[in-house]
Order: sequence, then C-alpha cells, then structure tokens
Amino acid sequence: MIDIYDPKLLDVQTSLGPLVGKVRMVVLKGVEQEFLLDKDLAALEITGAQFVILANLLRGEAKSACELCRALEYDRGAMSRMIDRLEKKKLLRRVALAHTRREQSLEVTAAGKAAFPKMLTCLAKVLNRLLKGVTKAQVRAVERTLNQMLANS
Amino acid sequence: MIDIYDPKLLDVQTSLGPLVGKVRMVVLKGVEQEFLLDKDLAALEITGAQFVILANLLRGEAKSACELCRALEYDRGAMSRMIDRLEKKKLLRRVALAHTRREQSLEVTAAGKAAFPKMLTCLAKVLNRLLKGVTKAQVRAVERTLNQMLANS
DNA sequence: TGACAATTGTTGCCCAGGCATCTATATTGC
DNA sequence: GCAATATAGATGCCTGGGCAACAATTGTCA
Repeated sequence: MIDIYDPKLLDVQTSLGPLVGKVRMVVLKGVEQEFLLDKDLAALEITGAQFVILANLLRGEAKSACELCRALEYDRGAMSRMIDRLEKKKLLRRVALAHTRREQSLEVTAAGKAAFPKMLTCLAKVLNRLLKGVTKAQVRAVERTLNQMLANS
Repeated sequence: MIDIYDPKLLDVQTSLGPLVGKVRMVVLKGVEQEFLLDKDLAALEITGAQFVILANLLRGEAKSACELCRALEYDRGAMSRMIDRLEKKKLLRRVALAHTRREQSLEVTAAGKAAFPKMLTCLAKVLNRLLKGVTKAQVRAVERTLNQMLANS
C-alpha cells in the first residue's frame, strides 16, 4: 500500500482535507446566496443546514429526529435545536404518534413542501456554476473517490 | 456549456455539495481522534480549526490576525476569539509592534512549534487511511477538480 | 412480573463561524 | 494640518455542532 501523503512534504493548505473544507464552504455560501435571490426563500431565511434536513425528510430517509441523526451522523442535541428553528419557521411540525409516546414524527408542512423545489434549483445552479470547465466524467470520478473515502472511514 | 446537475434529477444526498461536507467531517473527526492518541496533543485539546491557524502562521502565510482572515476567508470576530483560545493554551502570543499600535503580530510559541510536526503526521495518517484503494493519480484528479471549483467561485 | 438496559428527546455547556457594531489607530485627500 | 475614510481588533448576538447528563419511555431477559 503506497501512502499518498508524506507528513514531511504535506502542505496543509493544498491537501485534500482543507480542500474539501473550502469547497464545502463555497457551495454552502453559494446556496445561501442563491436562496436570497428568491423572495419566498429569502423571507424564510433558510440556511444550507436547514435545507439538508428538509431534503432528508421529504425523501423519506427518516421520519423522526433520531432517524435523521443516524442518517446524517448528526448530534441529537443539535438536531433538537435545529427542529426548534424549523418548527418556528413553520417548515415542519413535531407530531405525536399513536403507538408510542417516546418518539415523535416529523412532518414537513405545505409551506416546506412548496419551498423545496426552489431550493433544489438553487443547489443545482450553484453546483453547475462551480463546475464550469469540468466534464461529467471528472465529476463522477470525484464522486467515486469521495465515496471511497467515506467507505474507508 | 452542458450542465452537470439537473434540478429535477438532483439527489441532495449524493451530489457533490453534501458529499464534500461529509468528507470534510470525516477528515476533521479523524484528525481530532488522532490527536487524542498523542498524549502531548491530547493534553492541549487541539481542534482541527486551531491546527489550521497554527499551520498558516508557521508557514508564514500571515503575521497578524487580519492577514490570517484574508488568507483563510475567515471572519475577524471569529478569529479574535480563536486567538483568545490559542493564547490561553500558550500555543501562540499576541505581540505588540514597534511601528504601529493598530495591528499586532502573532507569534507561535515554542510549545506550538514543537507540537506542529506531530499534528502534520496525524493529518497525513488520516488522509492516507481514508485514501486506501485510491491511486495518486485519482487524488491529483480530485484536487484539480476541487481547485477548479474554488477558482470558479 | 420486575429489575435492568437501551432508546428518544431535551437541555446545559463548550467550541466555532457570520454579521453588525464599536474603538482606536492609520491613511488619504483636500 | 485637518477632516473624512479605511483598517485592525474586539464584542454582542445569532446559527450551529459535539458531548454529557437527564427524564421519560420502551424493550429485554432472568
């Protein structure tokens, strides 16, 4: 097994670690900037983090707070407060379940469902802008490598 | 110009945006975990964010807080508090300058300089572990694409 | 069944970044 | 030289994540 990085030569700025950090920031800021250009989304002041939560709920990846945490490797405490903020914005609701009093269901409101496609469009717009000059094959290659890294973790 | 992502087909979970977010998290957590295995670093409770600051100072990318902010696209307020924490840990010092009373120099202490190579080793170890099964050429390709994205922003 | 363990959600305390604002200082332009 | 402007650093308030602790509930197993 050949090591990719040598500690003696490693440049903290250009290595993959900080690089993904910077790209993440650029995507996040880009999306939030794009949200501000849509007056409905701007009024809701939706952040990138909140967008991810809504996306997971609408895709049916999770129904409860704890399931969301497992799906996103998210902290339960952070999730609890995040749901507070989203509930305050009327984008989702905590709903009691008949068969249990321990967990509760999270339901995206009509307002949340209506806003979501616009958010998707914003994300696609930002990614496409950032990927100018990059081929589809290159993007797939990056996705493969990053997924490999996640699989190795 | 062909768009890479179509909003109608875009999967929030597997698209590049959230993907880099997850990889960033895995690297960050991996590094902090690795820090804990070194008793000197563990005692300092150094975080990934603090590591980046030290790296930039030691590489001479910046001398003052404001320069650091420009180099890292970091908020000045956040930087001020970050320096507070690093100064409390005796890893760096705010030093008054003779020629001006407005800006001040940031100097990494001997303890900070001594700890840094160990941190680098931790980062390399984590990246190499995550990149098992990935070739150097693939890594360079990813770095190229990510840098292209940064250039497009 | 009844004690123990696991799960869910919440809260408090930390680190952390972004924004607006404030101050001191430094620079620029008139 | 002096007023207007720009810059450096700091602070308060917000969103946000991680960890630990806790209560309530549920599941497990002797």
